[in-house]
Amino acid sequence: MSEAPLRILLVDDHPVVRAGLRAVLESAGRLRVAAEASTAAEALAAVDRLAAQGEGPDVVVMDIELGQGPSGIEATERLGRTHPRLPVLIVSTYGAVSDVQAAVSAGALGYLLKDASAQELRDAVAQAAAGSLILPAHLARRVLGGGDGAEPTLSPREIDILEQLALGRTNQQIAAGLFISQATVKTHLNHIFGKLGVSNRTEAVTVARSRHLIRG
Amino acid sequence: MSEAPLRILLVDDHPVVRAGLRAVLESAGRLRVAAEASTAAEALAAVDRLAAQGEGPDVVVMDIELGQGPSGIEATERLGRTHPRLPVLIVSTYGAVSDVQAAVSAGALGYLLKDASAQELRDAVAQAAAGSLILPAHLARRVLGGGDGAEPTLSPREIDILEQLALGRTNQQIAAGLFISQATVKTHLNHIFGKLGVSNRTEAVTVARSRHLIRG
DNA sequence: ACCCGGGTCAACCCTTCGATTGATCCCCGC
DNA sequence: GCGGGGATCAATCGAAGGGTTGACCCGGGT
Repeated sequence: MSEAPLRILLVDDHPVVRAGLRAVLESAGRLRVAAEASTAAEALAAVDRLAAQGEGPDVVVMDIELGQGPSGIEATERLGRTHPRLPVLIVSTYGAVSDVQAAVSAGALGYLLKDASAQELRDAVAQAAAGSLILPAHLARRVLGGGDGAEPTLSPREIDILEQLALGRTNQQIAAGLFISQATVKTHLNHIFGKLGVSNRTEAVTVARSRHLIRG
Repeated sequence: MSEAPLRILLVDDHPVVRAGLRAVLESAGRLRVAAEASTAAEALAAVDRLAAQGEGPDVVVMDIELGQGPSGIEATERLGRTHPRLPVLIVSTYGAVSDVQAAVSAGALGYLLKDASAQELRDAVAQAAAGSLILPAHLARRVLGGGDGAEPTLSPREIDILEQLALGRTNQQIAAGLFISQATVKTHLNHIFGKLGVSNRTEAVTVARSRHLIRG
């Protein structure tokens, strides 16, 4: 391996998190944070600026959430158009399957949770720099649906029901709100219970929320 | 001038964020992170441990979100019971009015957003150590301005019930789990519904979660 | 042509929930 | 020592939830 440290562009809207990422990444010496950005626009500008100096970053470490503006996913997509070979590592608080899929299809070379250890983070950056796709085992299993990982697939209609459920609506209210009968609501509910492996509406909401099937 | 540095207990479930907070807080010299914790239980234990060594923390900096276990709000409440005068500073990604109110009624001495600058963060800790309530102006205006104010206070027992509720337990199961009768569970439930302004258990869980009264 | 899955609906029956009222006990603060 | 709030329990009753079975329509794929 080369001795020159890898140049990293850090993108996160929280100064505190940037400081943390910088501390963790630089603590081993092989990595160097060449620049920081707090928005998607800043990130794009920083990459161009560094590249113009002949010091284009080797890896971009990007928070999936960038506050008000474009998300990390969007930023990744745009980066991919101008710098197709620049590896982007997405870091996120949540491991929702949909988020991981969105990240990967936006061109990210990896997806890490913020509760990853310092070592995992550094390794992931090194791997991304080498062009490998990085997905922690637990995420990979869920995303790829391997074996008994068996992520249940809820139909769009079932999601509708679930969202109403989370608001504490009764079957009657849900039926009225969606212009269907209570009988239909009950049927959907039973399907949902079966898919989520629960036995009542309250638990269904909790499970659905924990899997980010509904917002909240 | 060279007083002993303030001892800080850092509570956050993300190693990266802890590293960031530590870096920011210690960068000015007057503050020292005496211990870190990643869960509510660890936080309580850490405070007791430090106190037993005669080095009880001067300020606790606590993330409002602590992953799967009890939230920072809950941890703050519990800390308040055993260490009433220990200042707790809540840090959060979001500035929802309900979150701020929940934090303050849980006994927190301050509420900061994670996008605060390093200087703001350090100042806030110093102020909290001095016993002052810390609320950034923009948050303070929103909280004090628009208010129904009246945050309901749930009793510890009611929180117990609520947590069982969130797991989808039936009244019977809750009763068995807490060694009380269903009648008592129902009574608590009715009190909870009244305080939260809801009319069923599912909605109660949703509202409780949104106010960080329970984990999630 | 056939089947299958999603969405719709109905009838039946049993369980659970939620509201209400009223009661006892204990602890804490005034 | 009195009041109040928290925690405990009981009995009752109507409303809602949940399990089961069976049915129809539609669109897409074999």
